[in-house]
Amino acid sequence: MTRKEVILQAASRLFSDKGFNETSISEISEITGVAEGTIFYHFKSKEGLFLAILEGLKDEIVCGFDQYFKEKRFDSGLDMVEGAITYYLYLAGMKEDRFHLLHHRYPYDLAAVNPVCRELLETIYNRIVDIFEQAIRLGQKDGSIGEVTSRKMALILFSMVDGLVRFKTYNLYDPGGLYNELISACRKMLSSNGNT
Amino acid sequence: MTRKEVILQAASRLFSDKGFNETSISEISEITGVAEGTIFYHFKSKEGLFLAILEGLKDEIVCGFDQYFKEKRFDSGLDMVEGAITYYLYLAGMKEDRFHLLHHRYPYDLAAVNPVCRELLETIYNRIVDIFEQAIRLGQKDGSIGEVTSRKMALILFSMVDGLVRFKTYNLYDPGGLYNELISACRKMLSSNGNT
DNA sequence: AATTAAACTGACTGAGTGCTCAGTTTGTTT
DNA sequence: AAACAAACTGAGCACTCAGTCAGTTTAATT
Repeated sequence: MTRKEVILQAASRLFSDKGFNETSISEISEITGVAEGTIFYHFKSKEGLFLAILEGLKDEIVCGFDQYFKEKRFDSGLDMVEGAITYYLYLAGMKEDRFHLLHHRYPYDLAAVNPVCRELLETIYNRIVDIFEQAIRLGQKDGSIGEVTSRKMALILFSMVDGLVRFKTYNLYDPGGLYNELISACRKMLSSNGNT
Repeated sequence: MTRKEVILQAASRLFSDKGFNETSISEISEITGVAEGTIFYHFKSKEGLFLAILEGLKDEIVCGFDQYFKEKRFDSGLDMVEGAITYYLYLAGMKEDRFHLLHHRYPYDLAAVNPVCRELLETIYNRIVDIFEQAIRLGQKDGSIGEVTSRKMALILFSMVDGLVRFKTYNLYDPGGLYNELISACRKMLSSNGNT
């Protein structure tokens, strides 16, 4: 691994775990064994380092979703919704270290003043919500999902799933035992009939 | 208003808006016109100031819910769920300045090492989730809500509603237009029959 | 072996931090 | 008016921070 990659990896873990403002360059330097100056040689500023990490995360998430839904086939739109929820939870658990970057305020505050950051966040979230929306639309065609506003319902679904991930991040409640209830609740709220 | 109240109010707004670590004592001093020393005269530390604010917020939220649900009467448990969601959204919009305190990582990170903070957060969240659970239990008695695990479904409901509030906080999507869909989705996922 | 450019270093800077404390002001009691 | 305590002040302290830069090492080319 190159020095640049070492810095990216360590910084990603620290920013995700503690947050941007709570992580110092000197800490990244200590952990990696790379001099502070080297960090600024590879990235023009701490903010630039953050954006490089966010860019990598974006690629991982977008590629991950694209690959998963290119291979997978579902019996119905409703099953695809379940697949999307399950994959999101899997991703959040698998890439916990990098995913939690999105559960701090910093990226959103930065997005308000930095168009590059705004663009990256929008790409990530739109990709996820789009998948939910596609699944709903598909379900409405095959009859597994009833008359709902697909985009709005996709947003509500996403907010539900992300909320549960946040429970774990914030150490408030353990969402592990909520998976089955979550799936059946989503099926009920979308379903065109009594199927669960 | 006493100096102490002025400090609490200004700090609350700044902590909610920018976050704890991103707000300096000198900034609170500047905005209020109160000397920095005065802040430490009234609160033993910056963390102590934060806990005082969180305590006030807890009281507001707990009292708010208690009062609302003491006065209000509902035709069914399902209607009470709708009432709880509506009131939570109302509260989040009304006391935006203070509510957003809970949408930063700091309180949860502090809770991991500070039992007082942990206690305050648990009181707040349990109070809200309890209301949802009560409503579900009531609905199961009167037949408006089907066979679901009341606690788990209460957590899912809360995560949904709070997720939408976060959308607005993070400036990602405007949840304003999602209210009607949210309510009807909740009704569907809880309902024992086809009522919406 | 000599040259050159890219990669890397870490001591340093100046701005900013939470907090302290010796001293001043204010308001109440005697 | 004298005495006292509570409220308040702001300069100063020890410390941390992101970022700089003069200098060194490494690796490839001639």
